[in-house]
Amino acid sequence: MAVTIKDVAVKADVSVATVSLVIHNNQRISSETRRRVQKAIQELNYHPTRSARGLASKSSGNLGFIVTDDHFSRSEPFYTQIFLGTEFQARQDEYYVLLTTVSSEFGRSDSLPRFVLEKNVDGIILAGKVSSHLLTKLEAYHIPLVFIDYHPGQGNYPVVLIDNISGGFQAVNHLLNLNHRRIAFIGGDIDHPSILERFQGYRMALEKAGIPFIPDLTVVDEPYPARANGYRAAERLLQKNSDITAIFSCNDAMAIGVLQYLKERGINVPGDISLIGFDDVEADLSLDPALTTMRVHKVDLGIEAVRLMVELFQNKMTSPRKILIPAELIVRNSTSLQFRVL
Amino acid sequence: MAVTIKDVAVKADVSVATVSLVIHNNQRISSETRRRVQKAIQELNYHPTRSARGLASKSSGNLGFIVTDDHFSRSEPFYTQIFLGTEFQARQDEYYVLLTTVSSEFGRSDSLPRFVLEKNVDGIILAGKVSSHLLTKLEAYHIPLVFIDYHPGQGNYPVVLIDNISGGFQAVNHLLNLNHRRIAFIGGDIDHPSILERFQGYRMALEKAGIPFIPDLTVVDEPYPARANGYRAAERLLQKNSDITAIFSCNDAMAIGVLQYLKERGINVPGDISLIGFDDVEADLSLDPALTTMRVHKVDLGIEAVRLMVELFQNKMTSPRKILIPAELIVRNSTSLQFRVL
DNA sequence: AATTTCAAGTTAAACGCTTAACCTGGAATG
DNA sequence: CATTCCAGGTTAAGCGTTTAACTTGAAATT
Repeated sequence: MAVTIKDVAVKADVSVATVSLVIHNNQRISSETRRRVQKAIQELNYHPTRSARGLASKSSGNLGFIVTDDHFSRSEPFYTQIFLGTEFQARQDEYYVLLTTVSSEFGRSDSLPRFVLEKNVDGIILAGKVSSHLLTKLEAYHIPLVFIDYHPGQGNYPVVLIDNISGGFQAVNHLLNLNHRRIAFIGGDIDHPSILERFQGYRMALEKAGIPFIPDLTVVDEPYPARANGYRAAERLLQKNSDITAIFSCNDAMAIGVLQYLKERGINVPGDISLIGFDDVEADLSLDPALTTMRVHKVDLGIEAVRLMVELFQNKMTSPRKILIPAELIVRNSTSLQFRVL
Repeated sequence: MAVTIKDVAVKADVSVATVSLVIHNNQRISSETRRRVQKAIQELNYHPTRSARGLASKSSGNLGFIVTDDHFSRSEPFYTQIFLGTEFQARQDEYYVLLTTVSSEFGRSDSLPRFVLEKNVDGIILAGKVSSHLLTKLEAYHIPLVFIDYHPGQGNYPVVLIDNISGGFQAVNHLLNLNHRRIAFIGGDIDHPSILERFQGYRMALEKAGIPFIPDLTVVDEPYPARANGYRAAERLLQKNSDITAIFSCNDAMAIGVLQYLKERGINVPGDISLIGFDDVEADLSLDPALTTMRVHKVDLGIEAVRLMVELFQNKMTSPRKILIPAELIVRNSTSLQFRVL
C-alpha cells in the first residue's frame, strides 16, 4: 500500500542501502546517483516510517517532558508555556515531545513513565523539582537528562534556569529608582531555590543602595507562593509596619493576593504602596491596576532545554551546561514614584 | 543490553510467540503457561519496545493533535486546556499525543505534519477550524479523524462540540431571573458557528420570556472576539442605547474589553449594568468585579475526543458520533438583581 | 605490469515484535 | 478402533529501516 524504501530503490534502480545512504547524506554516493534517488523519492512522495527507523537505529525521534502533577496543577500556565517552547524547538530539530506528569511523591516502588520503559524517548526534559527517587530510577536507564528551573544537587546535568537573582535585583532597583526606601519582600517558603534567589536579588539591591536590610520587612515563611498566601502575608506584613511604600512579591500569584488585601484595606496601589511581582502571568493584565512585574520568558526555557538536549545527542556539549534566562522588567501601573516624606 | 521478548521466552521456556500472545491476552495460552510467562516478565522487568511493536503491528501508539497557529496564539489557554484533556485521556488509553500547529492558510501545496508522513500517529484530533485543503490531504491518508469545536460541512466525522446554544440560553436566563429586560448581545463575527449558536441561545431565551428581539441591542460584526473589539463594541452599543441593564458577551475576552469601557465611563458593574461572559478563562478571577460567565469544560472536550477516537479504533462506534459538552453557569460578581424602573 | 588504493556501491544481517499458518498429542466422537 | 477435533502451543515470515562488511572496477603507485 504505502510506499517504502524498496519502491524508491526499484524506481531509482539502486539498492535500498543506497537510498538510505542518500537520505542520510552519506558522502559515499555520487552526486549523479544521489540526484536519481532524490528524484524517485520526490516522485513517489516517500517518507521513511518512523517505527522502522526507530527499530533499526534505536532512536525514537521523541523527547520526554516530565513535570510533577502538583507543579502542573498549581501553576499550569507556567509549565504549559515551557512545554510549548520545547514543542516549538523540537519541531525545528525534528523531534516530538511526549508530555507526562508524575506524582511529586514518586517513590522507590513507583514505575517510570511508560515512554521510558518502552524506549520511546531519546532524552528527557524535567521541568521543576522532581522526586529524587525518580531521578535515581531514571539514571539507571542512562537516558540523557536536561533540567529546567531546577537542578538536583548531585550529578552534572545540563540545566536551563531563570536568572532569579538578577531578576530580583532589577525589580528592587526599579523601586529604588522610583524613590522607594522602605521596600518589603514577600515570598513563599524560602527553601525553594527560586524564591531564595529572588530574595538574594532583593538583598543585593538594597545593599548596593546602602539601605539596611530589615528582617521585619520580609515575610518568607508562607507554605507556597499562591494567592491566598499572598493575601495573608500582606496582612501580617502591614500589621507590623505602617510605613512601607513598596512591596516586591516573589511571584505574581502572591502579588495578586497582596493587591486584593491592599484594596480591601482601602490602600491605593500605586498611590500609597507600589507593588511589583515576578513571572508575568496572563492575569496581570486584567488586574486593576495592571501589575508591574519581572517577565520570565517561559517559552525560552523550553527552547533552550531542547537545544541543550540536541547538543547532548551530538556530543558537542562545548557551550556551557548551565543556561541562565534573564527576566525582563515590565512596567505597568502598580508602581510609581514615591513622594512621601518618611 | 536491554531485555527483549526473547529473554523472556528463554526464561519462561516458551517461544517468543507465546510471550507475545500472553502479553496480548490471547486465550490460546493455558493459565499455567501464562503464569510462568508473566513471572518471567516481572522478574526481568520486561516492556515491549514501542518501535518494534509499531513496525510489526503497523500502529504507532500515538495520536496527533492539530490546531492552527493563529487559533493557538489567539486563544492559547483555551486550546492548551483541550490538549491537556486529550493528553490525560490518552494516558488512560495508553497513547501519547503529538502536538503540532499548522498554518491557518494551509494550502494545496503545503506538506502535512511530519507525523502523518512518517506514519507516526494512529489517528488525528483536530481542534478548531482548519483549512479545507488540509482536510482534503488528510483524507487521502485514510487516518481516523476526530474534530473538536468545529465540524467540516461534508464528511461524517465524530465530533465534540460545546453546547453553545444551551449555554447562551442559560446565560440570558440568568439575567432574566435577575429581572433584567433590556439585555444586549455582543459578539464577534456572527459567521463563526460558535458565536452564532450563542447568539441563537440568546434569542431563544428572550423569545421564551416573551421579550421582543431588538437588533439595536446587538453588535455582531466585530472581526474576531478579542478584548479590543469588546471595548469598541461596548462603545458602539452604548452610544445608541442608554437604557441597557445587562450585556451578554459572546466570550470572556470581549467581556473584559466591555468591562474596561464601562469602568472608564464610570458605569458601575453590576450596579448599573450586569455583564456575563462565556468560556471562563483564568483572567476572570482577577477582574474587578470578578466576571460571571458560562464555564466551558475545555479539558472535557479533549477527553471526549480521545474516547471517540478509541471507539473508532475498536470499530464500536455505537454511541453518538456527536458529543455536546454542556456549559456551566458560574455566578461571580458582575451580575446582580436589577431594580430600575424602565 | 603487478600491486595498492579508493570511490561508489551492494549484500545481508539485524533491530524486536506480531501473527498467519502449521503442528501435535490427547480427548471426544462415531 | 479409526477418525475428527481441538487446546495449546511453535515456526517462520514479515514489518521497513540501518549499517557493518564486502565487492568491484578503475585510477594511482611502484
